[in-house]
Amino acid sequence: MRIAGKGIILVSLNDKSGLGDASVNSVVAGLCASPEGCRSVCATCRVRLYAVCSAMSEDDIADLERLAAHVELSPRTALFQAGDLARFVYTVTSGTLRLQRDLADGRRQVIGFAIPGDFIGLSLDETYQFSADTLTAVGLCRFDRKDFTSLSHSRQPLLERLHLAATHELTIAQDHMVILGRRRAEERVAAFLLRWRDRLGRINGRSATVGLPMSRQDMADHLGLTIETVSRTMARWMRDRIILDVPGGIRVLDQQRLAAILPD
Amino acid sequence: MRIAGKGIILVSLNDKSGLGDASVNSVVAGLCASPEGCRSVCATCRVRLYAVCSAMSEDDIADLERLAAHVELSPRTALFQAGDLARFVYTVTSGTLRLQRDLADGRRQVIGFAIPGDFIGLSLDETYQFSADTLTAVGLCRFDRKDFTSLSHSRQPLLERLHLAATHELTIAQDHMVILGRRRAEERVAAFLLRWRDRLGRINGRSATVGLPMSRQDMADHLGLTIETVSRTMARWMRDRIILDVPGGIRVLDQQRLAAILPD
DNA sequence: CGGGTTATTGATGGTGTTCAAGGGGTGTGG
DNA sequence: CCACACCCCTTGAACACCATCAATAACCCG
Repeated sequence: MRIAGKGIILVSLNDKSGLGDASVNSVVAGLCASPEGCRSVCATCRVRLYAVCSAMSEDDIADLERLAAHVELSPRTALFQAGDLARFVYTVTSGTLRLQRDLADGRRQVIGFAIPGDFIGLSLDETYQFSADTLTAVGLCRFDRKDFTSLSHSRQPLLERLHLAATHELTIAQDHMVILGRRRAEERVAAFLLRWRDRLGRINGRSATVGLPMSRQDMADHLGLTIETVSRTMARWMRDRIILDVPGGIRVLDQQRLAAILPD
Repeated sequence: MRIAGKGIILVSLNDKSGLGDASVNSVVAGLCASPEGCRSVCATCRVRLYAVCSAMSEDDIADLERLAAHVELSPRTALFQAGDLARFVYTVTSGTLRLQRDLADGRRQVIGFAIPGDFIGLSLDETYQFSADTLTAVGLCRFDRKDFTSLSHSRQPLLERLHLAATHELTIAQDHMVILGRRRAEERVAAFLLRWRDRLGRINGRSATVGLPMSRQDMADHLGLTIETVSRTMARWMRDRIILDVPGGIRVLDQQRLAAILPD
């Protein structure tokens, strides 16, 4: 156990595999000790303007807040697994999660990564269609799925915002199909770095330094490659001074040449 | 020009490439000669119960019908291209379309195929994010996008149904990411045949005979393979009596062995 | 430090691509 | 009605990209 800033207690699960032993219960901690999560306060929420919550008026936000519980998770923790009964939906307030599907023989496909402002649980199925695990410490705003659905049916702007989020995700998914289906290894990695950088830039502001909280294996499983190919590709770019290795990520030295790798 | 059943006139565009010269205007024909499309009649619509229109009550359907125009397209016709201003959204009433994205150097990724009951244009962007071309003769119910959006904002069940369609598409897209990212050639083709069969079965009723209106090239571009790999894979299955070649498609002889190719 | 995980780097090999040639169906025009 | 052209599909052979296997290095946290 270690103490992180602001007196928030993070409980390490010691799940180093990141794959295997993720069936343990999610760790819930924070200012409130209760595993139920503590009351959310939308007024001070940093992602409120990016998230689906932005659809709610000042008057209505209280109704949303009443349904919300704030949850803090340690790094390398399972939020839920594919097939679990989908009790909750979430808005990410801080940190990064990995969303993935697994095949029976161990192969896995990382569907995407969720960052602050993202909504998790758009699918209307009774069970989750993918697994979600934290990569870093993560803060989430949690809602009971049925309550949230009911609210979205009585507050149309929220439903519209959810629909916007869903179609946006759909476009991103189709982009990724092109990457997986028709791009070569080098192009895949370049496309990933540039898009990831853009996504982070929309939250933190644009920067040449790109944090990569996911492992090389996660990147490989996202891009349909092996860890060796990802590693070799990035090593080559480092030798060529296109990117620079920095702790916890990379720095883009030559945006031009990186972008030039991508036809179109 | 040739005559198809029920006196509907189909105009052949003679666009044999299926790729190149698709910038011609969409051919609009049918019982009404007007290129504007003729008035739609929901009462006799065969896909009404499957399509997003099913969200409309008997009373409200008239409002939807007022916005709708029915359009008939010849095979191998461009409905719209990626980047075009998204003036319309569509419900497919008959036939099959191919949805695809193209890279600058000619590589393409077939995002999916649209069949009766499918909604085209879920994205809320001002421009289309992919191209849509007919494979067969196609019937569509066409709506002005802005009018349709307005209506969905005043008829909540329609919006809910659209959202349902979007999240369903999203799940399918994620399924396809697994295929493209982590499955071998043989698995990809098997998964495609089995899923395509299921989709058709939901409309026509289950059958061992599976129509394949798309070319081998289309299948390859959907599965991230080459035409040769698709051809060789299916040829092997034909030798092994797993499938049988029938005009315009295949017949599944051994569902067991085909399904066994897929772990999970 | 020291154990274990993750990343890098090299050598080898396989799956699927690329290149090339031939077959089969269909529509067209003589 | 047949010949021809034109796709589309099939099949074969050689190759290339990336995966696999293997060993070492760097890292992280205890």
